Amino acid sequence: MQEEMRALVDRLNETAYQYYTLGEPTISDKEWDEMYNRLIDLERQTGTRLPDSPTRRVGGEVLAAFAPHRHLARLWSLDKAQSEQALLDWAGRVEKLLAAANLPTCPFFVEHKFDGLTINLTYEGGRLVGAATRGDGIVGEEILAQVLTIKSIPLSIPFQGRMEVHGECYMPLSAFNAYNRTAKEPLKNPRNAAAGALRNLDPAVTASRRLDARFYDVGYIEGRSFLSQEEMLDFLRENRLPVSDCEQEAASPTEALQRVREIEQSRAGLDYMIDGAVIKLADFRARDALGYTDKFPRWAVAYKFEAEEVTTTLEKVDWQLGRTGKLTPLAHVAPVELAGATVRRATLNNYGDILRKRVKIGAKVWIRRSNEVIPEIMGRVEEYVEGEREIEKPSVCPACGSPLEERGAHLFCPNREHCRPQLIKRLSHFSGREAMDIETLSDKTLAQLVDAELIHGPADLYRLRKEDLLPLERFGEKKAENLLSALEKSKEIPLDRFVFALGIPNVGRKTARDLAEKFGSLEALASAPREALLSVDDVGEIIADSIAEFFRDEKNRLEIQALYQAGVAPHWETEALVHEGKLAGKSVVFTGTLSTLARAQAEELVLAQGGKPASSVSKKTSLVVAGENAGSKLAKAQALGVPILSEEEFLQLLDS
DNA sequence: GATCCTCGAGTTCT
DNA sequence: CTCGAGGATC
Repeated sequence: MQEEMRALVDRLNETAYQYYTLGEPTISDKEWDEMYNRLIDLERQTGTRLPDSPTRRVGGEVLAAFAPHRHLARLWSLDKAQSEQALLDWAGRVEKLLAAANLPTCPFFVEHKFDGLTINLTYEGGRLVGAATRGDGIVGEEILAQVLTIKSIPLSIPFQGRMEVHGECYMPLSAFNAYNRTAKEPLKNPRNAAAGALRNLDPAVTASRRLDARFYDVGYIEGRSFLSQEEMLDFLRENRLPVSDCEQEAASPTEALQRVREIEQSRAGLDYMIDGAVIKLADFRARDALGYTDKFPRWAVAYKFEAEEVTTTLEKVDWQLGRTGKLTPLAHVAPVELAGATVRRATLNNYGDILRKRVKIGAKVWIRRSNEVIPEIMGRVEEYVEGEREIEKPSVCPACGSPLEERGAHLFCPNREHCRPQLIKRLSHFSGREAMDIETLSDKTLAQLVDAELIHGPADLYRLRKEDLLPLERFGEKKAENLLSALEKSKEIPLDRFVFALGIPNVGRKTARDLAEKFGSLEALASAPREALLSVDDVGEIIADSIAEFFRDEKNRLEIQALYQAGVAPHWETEALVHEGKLAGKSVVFTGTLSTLARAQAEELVLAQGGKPASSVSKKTSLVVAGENAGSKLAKAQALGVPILSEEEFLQLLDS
């Protein structure tokens, strides 16, 4: 029985290493469960448990307190460089010190500075026997039970001596987002989430946060030494410890700076938060020569990026209308610098979100720019601020006064016809680039036209005459002519764009295209029987009903009629679908900013080669093309092992 | 019935 | 880009 247990433990640990550290699943979940359950059985029967059994990873009893842990080697903190110049100054000092010690210049190592918590693992006789927080660098707190829940940390390793390794523990952003999607009490940010998880006395709570860790240093080791950072990292890898795969060598200070800039660029595409980069000397003899001040090593420095997350005060909340009549709360905050921009506003999504995050006017709130672009309120700071007040839920439309309707977590203004902001948004959708593509017609101009009572619906646009426009503010001869010719140009319109422009609920670009392909004319679509609608890809009962209802509505029929009378002429030539080509049967996702192609052009190219442009990444995605500043889709592609091409490589592929 | 995939809708700042 | 939700698939 002991033998079987040993074999099961080894097999399970090996599988976990393949999966969590190398990212290569080797067996099915079912097989894993069977082996795991068998192991639990055996442990119960024998009343014993091997020291490296994976069953130890499940948080057992709740602890009463954390025991102090004295580190074998001190955990140093790093000196900071606040600017690029400060970084170069540091490198200059290092080179001088090396020269003074008669040592040659030595390359640097540049790596991510994880925004998490430092942890220290102790191995003895090849077993994980301790794990501790950093504490003051000399004494920390013992958190082995919590650390055991981190699946990428090996319970046993080949090296048999006594050793301590240092690394950073963090909550992956994917885990953070998944947790907050369902949690009653959302976590404010990944760092606090990881800190709270590790310092929770109940390991089951820690387990639920799905933490991960990366290791970068051997603090103490018996009977072994290293000559370089690379050698040490190789040693860590051989011992199955997860190592960040971002370390890069840089031959000179300017090259190191270049690496740092690249890391800052790549920040949005990572599944974890980093707050900077660490630059250290690669050679250990050089490190020894430089030594330590009383606080920091002289041979390493941390370059801090600008904060990605800040707190500010919530000043007031406005409710904004979308084209469907949906009301969304928009928070006005005291202006703060965040990731290179001054943020004054941030979305709060919906009323349910306000309640869930417990934000109030006057309270301090956490803000981040989720994709480096759109500011989002994550949650509030716990401390109560004098004079906080509730955010009121409106009962009537702030623009037109109509009583609001509640559907799920969302509020709607039912006044489709005469609610000003709603009408403007609807017209804006109608004339937008993906729809009728009426050039030069901005939202501002639309607002002017609506306010002058020149238009009450899309068809009115085509009745505009020059003499209507000229009296308007900031409308000259030229501008009026441009608008009228843009309107004229838009009358010849592919059917799919026209269908999209109508704004049928639940019908977007892709569905509009599929509908055009299937029915070929608006008349056919408008009178389509239910079964015909249902036979279209990705159209189920809800969307079919939504389409049927749209065309049943008298107002919509009149509007369409008016558009036809005004000369709008949708047409459709069935595009011969390409079934061959270099991308036949492949789905391709674009992310980030492409430098030579517009997104639409790139998608055309994919279609022309028999491929399918798609919007989100999954296991079924054949190819991801990543441009500048690619974000989470790139990270997801990496996680799923989907092939990734640069724009250049993509073009080469099509060329070949 | 659960899970995965994909689409639609709404989002800020310069 | 993110989120929620509809549709497809097992």
